[in-house]
Amino acid sequence: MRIGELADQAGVTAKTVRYYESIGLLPDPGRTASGYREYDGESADRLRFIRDAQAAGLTLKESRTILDMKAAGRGTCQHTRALLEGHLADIDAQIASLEAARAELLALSARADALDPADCADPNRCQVVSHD
Amino acid sequence: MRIGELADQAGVTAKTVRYYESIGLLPDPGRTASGYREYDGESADRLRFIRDAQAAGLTLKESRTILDMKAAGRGTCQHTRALLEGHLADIDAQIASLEAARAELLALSARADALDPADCADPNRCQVVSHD
DNA sequence: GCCAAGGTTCCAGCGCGCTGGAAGCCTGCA
DNA sequence: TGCAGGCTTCCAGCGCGCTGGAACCTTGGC
Repeated sequence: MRIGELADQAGVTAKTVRYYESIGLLPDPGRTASGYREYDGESADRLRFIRDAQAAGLTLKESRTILDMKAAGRGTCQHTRALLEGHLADIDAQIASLEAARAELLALSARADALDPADCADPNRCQVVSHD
Repeated sequence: MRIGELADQAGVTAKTVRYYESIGLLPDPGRTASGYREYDGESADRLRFIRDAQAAGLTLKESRTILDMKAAGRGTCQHTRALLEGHLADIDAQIASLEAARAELLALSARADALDPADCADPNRCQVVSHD
């Protein structure tokens, strides 16, 4: 598949794919005779993993480290284990933060519900919000 | 309390606090006669909220919008509600991503466990990882 | 053959969230 | 009184993750 299709599948732009390649996050794909990049399903998997990892708060560099490890097929050594465990801990902490933030937003939302909807009639009320 | 103490409490640097003030995220605090910033508990709460929100993936700008709304004490209007709900949806999506990433990391970790620890003897094995 | 759509390289710039450093003032303690 | 350590302002720069644009080439359908 070509770059656009790959990008669409992963929900990124072709620019982003080229950028990932430029920083070594995606391997050089094969090229067609005319110079177009040619991708396979593995690239798509890799790209998907990167997006997941990114959503989890890992940097691209960290994703790369993990992917390299995965590719090597072995990573029992102390520091690679520590890396994984560190990320797991980070992720757990992040989930906790997210849940705290979620609760705060919910509370805010509940408070909004409790107020008199008639307040909305006054246009000045809304101007407090998001006018930057 | 002075800026350093506030910063310590929230786990940020004094630089960051001044930066937040500079972008309007924290209000101008009072000053001592000599020009030092003087903070109260409310500032600490606000700062804590910002860190939580940030951990939840909100930008500083978004945090500010929410804080402004909170300060106004009312925000029943359509678009402010939508904002909150949008963020809740974002947060839920993020939690889902985090959990997916968590599972991937766990799987990787389990795979590492299953391998022969003797492999660690070979220093070349580890060089695959994190040498950028 | 023509032309839009989509590919190529290269280079610059941007938004976010800080961070560092210079130069100088204030506080508190030995 | 001296001095470390914390405060002040201001300005520049940085790392991350793209993004835009110029200039050009390839593909595929009419």
